[in-house]
Amino acid sequence: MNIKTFDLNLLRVFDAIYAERNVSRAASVAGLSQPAMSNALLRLRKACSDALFVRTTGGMEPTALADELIGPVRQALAILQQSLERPNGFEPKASERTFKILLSDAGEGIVLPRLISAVLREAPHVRIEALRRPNDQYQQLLQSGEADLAIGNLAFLKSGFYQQRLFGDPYCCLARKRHPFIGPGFPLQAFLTAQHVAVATGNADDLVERALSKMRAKRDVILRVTHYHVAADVVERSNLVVTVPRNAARNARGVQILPVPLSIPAADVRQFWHRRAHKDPANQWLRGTLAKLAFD
DNA sequence: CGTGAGACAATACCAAGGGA
DNA sequence: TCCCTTGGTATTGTCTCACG
Repeated sequence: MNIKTFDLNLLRVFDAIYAERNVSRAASVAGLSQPAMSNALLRLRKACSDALFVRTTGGMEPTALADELIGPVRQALAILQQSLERPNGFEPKASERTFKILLSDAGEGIVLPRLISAVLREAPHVRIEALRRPNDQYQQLLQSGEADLAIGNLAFLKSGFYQQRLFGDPYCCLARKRHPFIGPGFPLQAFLTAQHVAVATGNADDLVERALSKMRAKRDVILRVTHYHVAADVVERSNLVVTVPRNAARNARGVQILPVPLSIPAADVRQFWHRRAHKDPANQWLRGTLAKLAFD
């Protein structure tokens, strides 16, 4: 038998005849005329190279091959039926789904603690997996369904994506507590004199560079790292300065949290999802749960 | 035991729909 | 437009069973 050319409707025909032991009744069950059913049986017989059912005084009795096939056929039909009749709703209490969320390290720190406590309350069997990937992979991961959501200040996600603002996150500067020339005032001159750490995955440094170029000013970046918490550690042990979202500095110890002496807008932290997930009830539930969280 | 009626599967033929 | 597939109606073939 060639599965590529096999008419899967014939599985329903097979199941109906097996159950009814009668072609006419099977036809009525399957919503066909008796001759159409008989013709379908003929095609099944050709496909299987077996009579499948033989006429006896007790009705159409299955052959050994038919007895062998009925189990797998019914299993396959049941799986199909279950899949097609999948309820439209998402049941948080019963779901064992794993949600994959793209987050920055700053995002993990602020979002995950709040999200997981809400999830544990409403959906005790749901799992959350935080994914850390380069920005240029976000689009593909959301598109393919490998990630359910992305959270952050992700202006590069545009066509094909929906978004919803979760909270605003103003930027701040970090410098170590016993810094030789940086204290509570932190004027622009001190910012320009200091040596800086830049964080590749965030937007803070782009905004800083743009603000500086408008003023025709420059700063000295001597280190580039990939994560905010690494930058905070570096700052604590050196005289370097870093610009980070306020929430990324929440757990920083041994550093001064200073206002940025430049005019840069606060980070707009949003959740992004691909249009393929827009109507997925599970994804809708997750988005709704995130939207209800208080981030202030 | 032969015969006719009824039930049921199979076949003949036609129409509709979809793909090349 | 043609060809193929599928399902419809009409019909035939086969089997069983009751009855004389």
